[in-house]
Amino acid sequence: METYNPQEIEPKWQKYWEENGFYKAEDFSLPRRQAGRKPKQYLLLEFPYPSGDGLHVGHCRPYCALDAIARQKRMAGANVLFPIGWDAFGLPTENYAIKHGIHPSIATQKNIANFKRQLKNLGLSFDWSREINTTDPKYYKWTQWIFLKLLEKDLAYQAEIPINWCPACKIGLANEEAVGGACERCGAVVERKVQKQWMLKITAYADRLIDDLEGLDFPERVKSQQINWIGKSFGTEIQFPINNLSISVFTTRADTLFGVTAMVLAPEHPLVEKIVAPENKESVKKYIEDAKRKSDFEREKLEKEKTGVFTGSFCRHPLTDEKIPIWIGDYVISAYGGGAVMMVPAHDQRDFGFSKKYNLPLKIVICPNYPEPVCPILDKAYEGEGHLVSSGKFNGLKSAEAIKKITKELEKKKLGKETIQYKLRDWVFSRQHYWGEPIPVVHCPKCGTVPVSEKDLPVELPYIEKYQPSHTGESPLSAITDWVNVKCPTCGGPAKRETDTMPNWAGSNWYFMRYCDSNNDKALADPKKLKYWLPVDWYNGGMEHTTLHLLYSRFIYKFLFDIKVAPQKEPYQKRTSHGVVLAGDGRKMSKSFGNVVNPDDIVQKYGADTLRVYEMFMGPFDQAISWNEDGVKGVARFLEKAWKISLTCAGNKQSNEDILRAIHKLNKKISEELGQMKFNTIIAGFMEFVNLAQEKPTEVGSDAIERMLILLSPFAPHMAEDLWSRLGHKNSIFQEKWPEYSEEIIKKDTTILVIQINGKTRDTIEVKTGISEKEARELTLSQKKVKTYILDKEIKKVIFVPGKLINIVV
RNA sequence: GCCCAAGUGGCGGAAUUGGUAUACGCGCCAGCCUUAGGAGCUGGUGGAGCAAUCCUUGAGAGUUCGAGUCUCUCCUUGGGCACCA
Repeated sequence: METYNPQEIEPKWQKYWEENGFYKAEDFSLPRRQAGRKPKQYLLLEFPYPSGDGLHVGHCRPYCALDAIARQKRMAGANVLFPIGWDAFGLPTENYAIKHGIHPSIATQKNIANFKRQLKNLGLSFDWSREINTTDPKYYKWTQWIFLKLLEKDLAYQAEIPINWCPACKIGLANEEAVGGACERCGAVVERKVQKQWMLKITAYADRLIDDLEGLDFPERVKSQQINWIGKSFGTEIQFPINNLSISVFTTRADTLFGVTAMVLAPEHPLVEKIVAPENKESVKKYIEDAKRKSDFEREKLEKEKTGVFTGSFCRHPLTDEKIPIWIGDYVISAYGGGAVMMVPAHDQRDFGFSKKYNLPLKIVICPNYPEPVCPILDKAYEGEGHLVSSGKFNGLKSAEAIKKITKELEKKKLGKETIQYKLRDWVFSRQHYWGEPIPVVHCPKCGTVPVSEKDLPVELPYIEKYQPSHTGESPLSAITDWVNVKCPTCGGPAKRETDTMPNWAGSNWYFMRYCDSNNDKALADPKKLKYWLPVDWYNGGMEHTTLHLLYSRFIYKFLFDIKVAPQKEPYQKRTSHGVVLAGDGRKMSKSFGNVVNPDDIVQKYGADTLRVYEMFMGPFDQAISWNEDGVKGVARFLEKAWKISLTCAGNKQSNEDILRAIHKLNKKISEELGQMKFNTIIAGFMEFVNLAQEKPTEVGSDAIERMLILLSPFAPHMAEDLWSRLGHKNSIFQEKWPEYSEEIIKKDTTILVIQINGKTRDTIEVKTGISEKEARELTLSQKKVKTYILDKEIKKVIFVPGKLINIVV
């Protein structure tokens, strides 16, 4: 018997599949209503970032999983689109290029070639004819086009906002490069530097991004994380007058309005300058300067100790006209709720701490045990709801009702209104780096900011030698004068190009649309093709993208829907998430820990099929799990056994009843569980079948073996294909139809009946399937073992679950 | 603090959704084979006990004829958000 030699058979079949174009998705399948038209199925995985490190076995898990699903769906008759491409702009490549002295464009090519080789070694069934690359000008032309459309609809704008600035390296850092408030390169403390940035108005879509989640097949945790991130809260906006001005605050607890003892403004609040009393100017100035110097990190660290400074000024309570002191505190976020807070120390823990520190008064207005007039002595704020006290004509009302009535009263006085606040911020969409899509805009001294005209797209990223970040905070592109200096598209006068580039999320916003028509040079994609393929039926990706890429691309898709480019309002019908593969030591796989497992090594040692099956078997797909090479060996043993048993039994005629039943049960299991991504139990099912077949090989016929191979082919495609041909088949196993199972065969004419006494299992008996309760009862009571348990006790009740168990209560 | 998951053998994990807890794999033990094995094969393997039997799904209560699964309280771990007013 030929031994199982994956190193020999795998390249052979990979070549065969590719040459025969088995994975090509057909646009439109057949015309509508024509017989044989296949249903479309768009399966998508997050396209990889081709880093210099190459793929590790963690990347492979979702690839193997979706590949198995793609293969199965094709066999079940679907027209499957399973594409792949490269998300190649961005910092990691830029840093890699700087470190190794290789131009980013060269590094990208090199890395892509390496990734491609690695992926092809796994025998994944991607449609390579649709491959895309976000750094290809033919691709990013349309990324820039989308930007122009956003600009046209006022959803892109410029604003002065703080960025992370490393004073030592003199460069702006992305948030992920400044984790913990320290520069990733040199460790210096990161400062905030205000700079003009391009922003996208994602907040305009906040409600739709929440509401349209309904009806999508996303995991609950994904939905709730997005909803949380958007952070919608209903409340009241209240004006506190000060002379002819007013301070606007947002609160969700208007019922505590009579408990306000102070007003606290964020240090950046625009009114600060106007209202500080002369005698407090010095102390306020010092406080604000200190606050500015504090990094976000320090601000977080000081979470417990809130600080502030009195401005010396007072505003008026909107309903009582009382004088209310105005403070400044850096715990107030300037970007949320108007950058001002009404302080209610009795009913908010933060305010409680603040007023205790500065000896401010405290006024109880919510009583949890009304009508008991006595409220407990406070050692902390009471944040719950209750009945109002000391609140004038609102006394005795419950919180919820009081919020309504107080808001109404404020509305009457034009000092407040119902409002909604979001935590979601607009999206900072520019980077001062080289390796990204140029923002297609020109700055003209006469005409202002002018968009590049569509016919001049793409604005190509110039090939430059010095792509290191500049020390001025500007993009390195700003030094390329012959690229920067252009004629204004409007007036023809001298103007300058925008030198900022887009973040690496830009290309991934819409890449799944490009797969529908990846070579189109007239449009982002042919609308008919978009309509045929979209939405994506199934999108698998990492949880870490839930509030980034997944949210961003939903926003962009909705925008494209609004301008009639995208055919629906949501891009992804179903979302699943894979768990991370950790290294054997339980830590994240990382070059710096030296614990990365390279799939090349596993493929070389055990074969791609072993790697694929192990990836599926190692544990529940959506959970994090550690790599364990002993487990890989176990899978290798299993495939070896499956190989042997297939060749041993291939010449046998018909399987006996037990074997036939077992293979149909396995067939059923896979058909049911594949869609639920229960890969680990599916592989366990194969192992059980092979173990059973090994016990009685003479009873296993070629019918069962062939069925097993077809079932196995999505998971171990090379081995299944090879054995299929060894069994004498001239066609590819992937041209076979996905087999139907028969409930008739699965059903047995006897079943095991569990006997319980008082709910405890005491015995099992084999009985005819469909036995009546009366028969079962008689049979049970005649069992010797049962008799010893019952003895002379009285039988109170008998519970009979047909086909399962009988329970005798004594 | 808030939100979301999850706690089952020595380990990764199964359990048809309320019906034989520990499938499958790893590891371990014994035996066989081998010059040898970090190879292969066979058998065993939750705990206690000589045994019959008893105990066992983070802890405790509850519902039920019957609970890993449902309800409540608590504990622990992981993930996300976090001074969001």
